Amino acid sequence: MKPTIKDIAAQAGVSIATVSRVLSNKRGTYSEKTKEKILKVAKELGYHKNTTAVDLVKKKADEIAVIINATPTNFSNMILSGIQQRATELGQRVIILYAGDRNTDMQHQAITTVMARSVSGILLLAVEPDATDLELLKETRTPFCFVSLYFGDDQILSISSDNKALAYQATEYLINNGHTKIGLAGIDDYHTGSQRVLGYQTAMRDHGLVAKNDWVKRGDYSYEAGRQLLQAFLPLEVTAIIAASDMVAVGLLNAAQQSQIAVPDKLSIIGIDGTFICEVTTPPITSVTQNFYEIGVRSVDKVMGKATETFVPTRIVVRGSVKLNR
Amino acid sequence: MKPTIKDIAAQAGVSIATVSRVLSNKRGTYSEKTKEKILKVAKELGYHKNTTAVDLVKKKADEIAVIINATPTNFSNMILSGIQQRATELGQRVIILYAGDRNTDMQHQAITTVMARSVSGILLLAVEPDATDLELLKETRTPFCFVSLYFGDDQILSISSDNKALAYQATEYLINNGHTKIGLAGIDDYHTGSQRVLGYQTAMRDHGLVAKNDWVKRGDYSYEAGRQLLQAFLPLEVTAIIAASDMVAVGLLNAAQQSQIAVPDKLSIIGIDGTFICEVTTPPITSVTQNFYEIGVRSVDKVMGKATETFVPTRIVVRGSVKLNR
DNA sequence: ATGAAAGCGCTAACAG
DNA sequence: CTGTTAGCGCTTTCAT
Repeated sequence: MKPTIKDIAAQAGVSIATVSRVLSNKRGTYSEKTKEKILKVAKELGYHKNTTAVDLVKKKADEIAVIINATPTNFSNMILSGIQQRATELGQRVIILYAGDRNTDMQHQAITTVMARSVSGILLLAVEPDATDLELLKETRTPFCFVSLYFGDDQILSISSDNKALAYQATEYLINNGHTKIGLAGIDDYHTGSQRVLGYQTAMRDHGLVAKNDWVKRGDYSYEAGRQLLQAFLPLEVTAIIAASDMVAVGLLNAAQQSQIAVPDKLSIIGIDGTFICEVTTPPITSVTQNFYEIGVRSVDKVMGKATETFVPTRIVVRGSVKLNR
Repeated sequence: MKPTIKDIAAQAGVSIATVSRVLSNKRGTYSEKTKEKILKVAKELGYHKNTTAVDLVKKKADEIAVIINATPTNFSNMILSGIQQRATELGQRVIILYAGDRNTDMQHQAITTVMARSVSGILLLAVEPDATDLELLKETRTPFCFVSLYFGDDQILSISSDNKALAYQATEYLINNGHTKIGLAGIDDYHTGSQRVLGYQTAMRDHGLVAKNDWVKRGDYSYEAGRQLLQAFLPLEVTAIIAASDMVAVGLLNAAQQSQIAVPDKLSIIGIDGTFICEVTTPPITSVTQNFYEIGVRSVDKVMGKATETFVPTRIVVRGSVKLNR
């Protein structure tokens, strides 16, 4: 049997109330002497506070729940580091629930699980919620915040890069380097994808270029998607492609090399994300790099009710996969 | 205020006990009619069971806690999938606690947090515990199991690949392909590392070869380690290197290519892990592939008290980074 | 500075 | 089949 405050109280010859006060650090409500005694007994007994009981009586857990979607891209670690860091600073524990790979059932289940626990906030990492999920989430009084996903709905908390701006930035970078026929590969049909298409199209228009419809190809952000899409781009004769993720970029790169298309001489590729994988390919991949750590930090602020910008700036990191114009 | 069973009871004109019975599916203890009514009211009120309260009264949470270490290598997703899958089958929820990157404090904190909750099992993923951690863990009555780490202590539950056998397998594969001067790069000084050294040395000896001491180089399983270690191997004139992880393998590969050393013609490299990264390099990396999903599945079995083999078999996946002997 | 007692939301005997 | 009651381990008034 695990020891409880009752055991400590008995051992120390005080009431459970006193034990509770000492263990919860309610300073000024107990004498130094009883404190010493209680702490000593607690250690002897190998006591650990039962969080479940505390949470029940306090009707709130100092805990942030992160529901995470295992997408093919893997920037999650960086976001998690940021979350963990900031949460600890704010005295919150962090628990992570894994929602599989875009698996609706598991997503549901994760949300339900979290709602049944009185967490102080819910962070949804790369989760595209369906109508039911959103319903559930709203129904709860717990604040929730989408991370790395922007709804375009200011009623719903979220933190992410500005996908429109990001795509604009990538497109403009390519245009500035002399490209006019630019593809966009591997984006999805949801919020993130459409925002990026918009940014891409706007940049093209702003520079007096036309973005052909079939220059935009859907995919699932994966390496395989990248590989396959290269073939689709071949007859289109674009000179540069914006990849929806680093993984897509690597897929394009490898497929290109296999087809004897020199990167960046014949084809330029720019990735989106800027994870380590950009650095280990040959040539290394130029990317629009997202500040994932900061996204994590701010998501905690946001869900804890602190004011923060919704968008975290991105930047171009020049490596070797885009042909430079000089 | 969130609705409770009390609210439902009031609304439905029954006692809270009946509500509890229906909501906990204690079949045969209630009539179909009251069930309908209660379920209806519950839905209307937007009721969700309070797990905290349930866990408290049951003195156990149907929940497995995974403490995960963010190592540079990233096979964790696959292990997590396996864990999630099996846990769900066994009616257990899964929560994940992130322990940072070999960060002692966070590791401690994670373990303490978990102990304060009455989880049914603790899984430690790629966590090298220090003495204090182990002390804490043992003190609790909760079963715990190390995943992807073998202690060589049969008192302590663990699931992993057999690191000795794995290294033996890699070494033998290289020997069978004509190599006699073989390096081992990037292993750590803990359990995993020393087991691999042992397997490597044994294989060499079994084939009548001597393994020179400086053919074994320590590292931290990272890409950077791989890059740096290649330089150290250059004067040693080994013809093949076993990399402690896929990331180390990529580091070696890139550094070699930069130094104009053809892989696999001048230098063969074999990786350990077999994650996706092996498939995206040029040449793709031959690896000893671990069955991470299965490791995840079995770790749940183990921690839930089911009998399972401690070691999960590995296999060689031939790609393009080892020169074949024919 | 400390104790007694109520109660967080739920389950599980025990009666009926 | 259903209601009553006693807790689970802890915090928090309210007294003293």
